[in-house]
Amino acid sequence: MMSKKKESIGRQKIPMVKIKKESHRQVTFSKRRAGLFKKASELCTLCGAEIGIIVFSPAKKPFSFGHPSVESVLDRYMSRNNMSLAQTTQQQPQGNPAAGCELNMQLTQVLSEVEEEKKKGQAMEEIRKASVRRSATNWWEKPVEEMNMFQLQEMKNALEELRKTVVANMAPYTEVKEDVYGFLDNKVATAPHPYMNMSSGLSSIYSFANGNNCF
Amino acid sequence: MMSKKKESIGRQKIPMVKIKKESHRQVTFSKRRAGLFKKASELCTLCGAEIGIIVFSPAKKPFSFGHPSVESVLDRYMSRNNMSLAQTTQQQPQGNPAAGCELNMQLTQVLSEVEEEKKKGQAMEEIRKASVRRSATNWWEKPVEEMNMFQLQEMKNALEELRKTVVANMAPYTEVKEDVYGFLDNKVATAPHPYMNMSSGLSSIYSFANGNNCF
DNA sequence: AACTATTTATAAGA
DNA sequence: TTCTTATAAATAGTT
Repeated sequence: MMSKKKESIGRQKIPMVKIKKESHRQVTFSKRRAGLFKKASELCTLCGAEIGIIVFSPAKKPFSFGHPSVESVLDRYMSRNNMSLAQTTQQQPQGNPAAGCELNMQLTQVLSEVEEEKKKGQAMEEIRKASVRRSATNWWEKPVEEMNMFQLQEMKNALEELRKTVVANMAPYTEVKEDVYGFLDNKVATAPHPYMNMSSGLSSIYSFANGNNCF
Repeated sequence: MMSKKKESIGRQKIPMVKIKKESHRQVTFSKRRAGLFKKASELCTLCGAEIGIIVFSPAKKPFSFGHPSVESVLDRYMSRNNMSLAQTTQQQPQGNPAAGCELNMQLTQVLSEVEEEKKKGQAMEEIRKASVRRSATNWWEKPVEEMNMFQLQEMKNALEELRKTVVANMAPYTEVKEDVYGFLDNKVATAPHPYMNMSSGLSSIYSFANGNNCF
């Protein structure tokens, strides 16, 4: 009879959280890093893009991909952003040293808080999943959830406003135009100062930046 | 008889060469760039990796991804390689123009996170709705909820303060001007020094570097 | 921006 | 680590 039994269960969906098992994580890291670099090379080839990627493994080992080279890409990037490492990570030269530092500290704190919030959210989700199969629909919790959402919305609004304030204050420095979504369709590369820009949607603590505009 | 006609020929294999049609190339660039960043974020999440990616579109527009931030990754990378920005780029004038950019980047991140949280909240809402006919007293969930609220409130307060600080601190920089961002624009990087080495197995022009031999 | 049909990436298992 | 296999995910071509 049939002896051709299933030889593999095949790829399984995995939750998007840090893989706990060390060995497993290592394997996944290797595979996915290779996949990432391959995707990058394809993007370079297909579209003529220039890409630089730096990856630090959980063990802090560096890996990189670059076309034409990591250096050329980083160099161009930093030139355009008028950045210097000393500025972003060390102390700033002069002017208003305390200001940036203070802002950073506060932002850092807020970020960590949000981070915590996120973890809680995940925890809740786990709990919920676990409870789904044994009981209830906590209808009475709904209001709580909604308030949660409401708070989040408020927080977002507050941030949006804060952002505008920053934009307004920085405006004098630049003639940047907002082009959040249509980056490729209209204006072009001559953008004097390509700074950061909004990009919601993806994972939290990851910073995304696209085309022109910092503000 | 069903007249279920084929609505799509589906994905087709494409030759790995530069796409000629401009519009087509732009679309592909957008899609694949998004895919690349997503893959990167997943690698960060699953394996706890730190990644920095810089992409220049065919139109030379810069896009970036970073976790925890592009700067931190670049900084670490360059430190390891005995590189300094001063070496590859000019130094910045003075004042702290980048502070605003940095700030904005972080705000962007926070905004993304809030967005993310909202989605999660909505997702949980869906789950709850889906399991309507049960009932239970997850008293143990409540504390979580409450802590959530507390955290959120605190966060909001922190944001309020942050806003004030931002407004107050940004003002002094009002005198910084465009050239701060603009003058370096055209001095693009024809890689002065060939740093890269190692290029394992893959395509020629792409430079890869892995752990041990990245200097 | 959405929608499928396919190709590609990859989680498990060997 | 590398190979295999089945399934998840990305995406080319269309609307």
